[in-house]
Amino acid sequence: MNDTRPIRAKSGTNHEGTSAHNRRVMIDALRVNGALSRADLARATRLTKQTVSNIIDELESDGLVTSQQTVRNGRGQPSTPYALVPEGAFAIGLQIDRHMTRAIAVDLVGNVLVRLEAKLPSGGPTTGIRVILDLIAAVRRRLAAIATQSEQRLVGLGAAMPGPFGLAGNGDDPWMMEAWQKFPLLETLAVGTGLDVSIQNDAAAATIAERMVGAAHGLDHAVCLYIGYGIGAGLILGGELYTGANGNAGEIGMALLAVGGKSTPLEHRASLASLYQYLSLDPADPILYAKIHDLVSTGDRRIVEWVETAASDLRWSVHLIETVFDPQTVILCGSAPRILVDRLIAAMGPLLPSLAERPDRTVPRLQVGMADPWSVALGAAAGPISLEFDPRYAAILKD
Amino acid sequence: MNDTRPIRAKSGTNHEGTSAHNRRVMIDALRVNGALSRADLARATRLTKQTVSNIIDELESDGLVTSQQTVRNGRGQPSTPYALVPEGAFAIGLQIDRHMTRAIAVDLVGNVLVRLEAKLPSGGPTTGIRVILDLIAAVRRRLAAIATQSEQRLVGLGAAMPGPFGLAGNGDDPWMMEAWQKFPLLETLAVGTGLDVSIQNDAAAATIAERMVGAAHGLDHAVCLYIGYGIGAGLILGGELYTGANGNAGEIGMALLAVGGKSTPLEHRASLASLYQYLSLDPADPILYAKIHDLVSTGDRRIVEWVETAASDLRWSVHLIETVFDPQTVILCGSAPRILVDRLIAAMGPLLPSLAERPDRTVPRLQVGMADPWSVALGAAAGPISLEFDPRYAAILKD
DNA sequence: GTAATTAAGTCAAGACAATTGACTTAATAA
DNA sequence: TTATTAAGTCAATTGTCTTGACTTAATTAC
Repeated sequence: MNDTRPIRAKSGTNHEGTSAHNRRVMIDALRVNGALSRADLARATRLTKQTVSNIIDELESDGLVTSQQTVRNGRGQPSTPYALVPEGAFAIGLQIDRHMTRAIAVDLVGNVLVRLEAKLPSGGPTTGIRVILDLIAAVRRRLAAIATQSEQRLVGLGAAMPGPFGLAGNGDDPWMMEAWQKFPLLETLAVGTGLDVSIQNDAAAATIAERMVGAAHGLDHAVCLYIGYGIGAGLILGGELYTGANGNAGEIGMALLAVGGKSTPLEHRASLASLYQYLSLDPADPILYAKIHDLVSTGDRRIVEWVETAASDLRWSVHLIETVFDPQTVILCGSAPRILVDRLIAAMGPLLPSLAERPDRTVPRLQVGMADPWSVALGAAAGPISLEFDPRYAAILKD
Repeated sequence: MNDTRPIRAKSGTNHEGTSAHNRRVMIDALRVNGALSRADLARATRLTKQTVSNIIDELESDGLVTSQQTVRNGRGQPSTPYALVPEGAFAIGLQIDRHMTRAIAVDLVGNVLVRLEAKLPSGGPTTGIRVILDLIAAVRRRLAAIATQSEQRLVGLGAAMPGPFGLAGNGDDPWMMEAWQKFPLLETLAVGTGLDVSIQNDAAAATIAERMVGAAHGLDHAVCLYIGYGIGAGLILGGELYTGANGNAGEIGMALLAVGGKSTPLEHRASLASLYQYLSLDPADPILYAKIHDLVSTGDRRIVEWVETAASDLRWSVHLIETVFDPQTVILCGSAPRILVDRLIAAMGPLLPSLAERPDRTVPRLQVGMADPWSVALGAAAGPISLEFDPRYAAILKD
């Protein structure tokens, strides 16, 4: 009788959902196309001129868009283009890495306004969280000095750290990432900063960055292959970041390179971790990237060898991604030194034949994305901006 | 000046989008949970009782739902559950296979009402299309004999055929699937039947079937591994079928089993085509499935060998799918004889360790789905029903 | 047995956001 | 100079969900 199985249903929607969506669509259109007139927006979004006018008025008075100089387009009244106001919103991004933490402040269009980093003390979250909260506070102070309204217009804090989440650890983890993954980071950061907090893995964060200001800008189907300490893929599927049932979609580091007995995870051959091991480098070395840069540019034999195997594995990965996701493009990015990523890309050509070789292709199959130690922190910061302003299915629904 | 680059923007929405979405949400809730009262629906969808009442009244007068016997739930007025009316809508499904074509009629809840098949003559689309149109007409006549309102309530025709689409052929194709893939099937069927037509690959169709009436019912993140003449995956991501930028997402038959020189596509080892080749069977043999059934049940040595290698490759595939998509579950289905799928499943255990091994898991990592020569046709028919009635982002947007 | 409580469901008015169609403004083309 | 075209606004309308009070019908408590 009193059978209390939960009822599963999608959420309904109402006027507010409609309105919220249309606002987001306007902002997205301005982000992707640059400045547009009200009439352009009406045509592009299929809303009426009047509706667009009302929404733009509202966005303007909210300080999110401004009008630019009118332009004459031939016959008819000149149009007034509107563009996003960079200072319309800000977000903080936080990267927690094995021995470092980085924090960044960005504005609505993805300009980086502040960047600070700190060493993470050994000992994991219990001691590290203090360093992180201090770092965030410092970024906020510097941001406030640059942009007066920053605190009122701060939409959130995005954190990024290596995944996968929710997995029992294997113990071989000198930097206690496992401890970090178990730590109630979201709650602690929310309480410690008073901001809305979201967490993602580093590949997903890098992907969000590529979509906001990088090679995936304006694309609805793109996969970023992110090479960091590990390797992961960030998935833009149908215009939204896809994170899977448990937030671990795209964690291809564990993908096995061969069927059968002695198969190796991709991560063991194509990741910075594998490079460090191959070269016997200390990952905590503060001038590690400079060293790698030198080794690459002097044509060090071991680097060349590593690039060869890694490129072969990456070629396979790109083929797999194309086969499985059918994206518009694959973007290779990473926190690796730029020169290394460039070498990898060069060594990866020619790509394996795949069904991505289409006659109607407009974007290259493989593109270089950001290769910068700050790209994950940037993507982490872009997360809250995207959550707040990008059109998404979930944003239309109630609650 | 007259710089006519197209403006890219997402579509806006309005009241009708809201209303359409809420209708779909109701239908979905009834499909997933069975009968629900107006009050239940209001709680589950987060809409008000009044809104739900209005929508249910409308759905009832449209003949899509009916009230059932009132039930006493303890204190308070007894509730009146509503359920979907099977005869509320119908759809036709068409499978075009290498040497066969099958057509099916289903109702709103996925009951199969009519099924007919025909041999496809050699000669490809030019001669085959006549057979297909006749088959569809025959299915419609039989359906009309069973269900008076069927023609008025026919929401569309879903077609399924082997992918991938938009690829240059390789010539080794005795059944002219390549010719079929180039043929303007959608337009021809639309003109020939007067129905709304949609086309999908067979794995996607099988997946839609699993979601409507099979193992993926009510799941929002599931991947179906479909073993037919080839092998493919159908992707339910975030509650919707994901088809990629060009409709080829999930075509994992081309995935390479090993990195480096002599790598084999998955399709060459785990597909019925590979089985036929291994056993020197004729794929066009009309009693092929019976033969396979006998061979399996008598424990034929070559079948056992094939199952062993295929299971090993499928074990790898499941691991890959779990790694890449992070789904709630993986479903093994196919047009292969049931007994063979069961043997494969048995031989696949134990699965490789992966991040799908979670303590909070409620569904098995791997499940058996439909294994039936009709599952693709069923899924093809379920396609139009899903397009018309399932909640989707695109259904909210204008145009 | 009566009254209180709880829950389902309806009624009618209200609120919100997009739409409609006529109008104004300001440019180019004839 | 006039006609045409296009951007953008004004005011009224429409469609859909929400609100709050009300009705109905069951169980529980006294």
